[in-house]
Amino acid sequence: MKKFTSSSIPIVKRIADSTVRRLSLYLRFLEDFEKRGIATISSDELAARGGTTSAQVRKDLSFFGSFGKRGLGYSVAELSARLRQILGLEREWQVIIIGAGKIGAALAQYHGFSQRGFRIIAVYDADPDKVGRAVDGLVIRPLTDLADDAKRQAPDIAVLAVPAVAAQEVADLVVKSGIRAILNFAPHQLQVPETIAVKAVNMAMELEGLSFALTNG
Amino acid sequence: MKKFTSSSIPIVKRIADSTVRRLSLYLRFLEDFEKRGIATISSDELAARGGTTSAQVRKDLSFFGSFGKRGLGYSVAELSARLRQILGLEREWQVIIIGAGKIGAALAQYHGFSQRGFRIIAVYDADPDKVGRAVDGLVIRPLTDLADDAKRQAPDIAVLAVPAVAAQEVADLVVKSGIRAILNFAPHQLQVPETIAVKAVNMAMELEGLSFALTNG
DNA sequence: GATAACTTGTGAAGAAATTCACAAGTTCAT
DNA sequence: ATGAACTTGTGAATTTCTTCACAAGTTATC
Repeated sequence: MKKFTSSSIPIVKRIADSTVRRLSLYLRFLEDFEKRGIATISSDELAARGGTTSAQVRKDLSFFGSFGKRGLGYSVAELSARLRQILGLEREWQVIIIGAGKIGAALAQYHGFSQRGFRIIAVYDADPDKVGRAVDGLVIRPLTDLADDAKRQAPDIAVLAVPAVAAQEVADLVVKSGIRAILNFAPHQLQVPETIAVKAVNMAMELEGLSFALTNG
Repeated sequence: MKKFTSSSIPIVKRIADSTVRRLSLYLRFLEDFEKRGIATISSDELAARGGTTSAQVRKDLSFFGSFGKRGLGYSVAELSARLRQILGLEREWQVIIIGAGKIGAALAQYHGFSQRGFRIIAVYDADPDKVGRAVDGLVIRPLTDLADDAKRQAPDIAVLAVPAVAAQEVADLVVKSGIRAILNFAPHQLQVPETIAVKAVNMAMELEGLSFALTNG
């Protein structure tokens, strides 16, 4: 294994999306354990909580280093700190929400994001009727201001909560504004340069997955 | 390849989750093509739209049969009908939403679900202050009524939009009520019998995935 | 300090998913 | 009718992901 100092995280090879998702899951469990005052945990216990195997947990972590003690397990505090570091959660991320409809407004009002370091700094909408109104203390801004605003505020992540038909156009604008990550709630497959990170939350797709499971289970 | 009649869908082996997600995606594209009056489409065109490869498209479909014509491609109408059949979308599914907070209310008001055959028949909340109020024409019912209601209405899918701390308890109640599919919006890993289909929509996890990508990209 | 009971980290093996590559079928133009 | 241009369906090859299995390290007990 490649040697590294405690403050650097070596990315030896491309990390699979499934691995990153599990790391995120592990972190949530660790924070839970931390709250309950548990100091140490084994890969087995972590696996049981997340519906995976201890080998999977150890392999996932092994991509980034060796964080455990043989015979003992992992320090909950240390491992969660490491995972936060790996996931890039040591800093605050600036998030904008585009689309102040039902979903966009619900997201803007959901304080779980800011609690985890994702700070919502602006809400945009293309509809002049919505512009100027406030959502959870944020005044809805015209979408036409996005490019200019972005120059000053340099938001990190854009949450797209717009109708499917508008999604691609808005995504293009987002990319043009220099934003490098998109969380897409619109049921539309976005075409973006591969330097842009995109995650989609597609509720229709999840429901159809359940429909399939119920039909063919 | 196993022989089968045109009306039956043979599930030869366990279908991967990723395959089902792609089928759902293909269906969305096909519906789009259908609307635009396109009669025929090749696996290549379908793949380009979804960011995958033509071989992947053909392999995905091959698990369920042969729906195309060599040299020509797929009939848009026929393939989308087949996919709806495969995904179990020929019938209407009865959905209940548990939790009438921000997310729950936004979901209840989002008409995209019913348009796709997922009919929201009830909204529940444990909070007596919310019970009795209406969300988009549905009166919020007390969660304590769920078990009894379910006996009569036999809902198919429960959408969990409750706080993380309550999620497991509510999931247990849902399972006990005979509901076999759960769409979980709570940031909590549910423990349910393996006969129950569960999909999780975890926005914190998606955001952390973006954070990782931005940090290590 | 020796033994028993744990647990990690990791190569190797195994399983699963994706991509390749091509025979076989279809259409169209001439 | 023939040839050219397409496209599917699918075994085989390849790549990726997961699980196995065990050496090596730690702690606790006597």
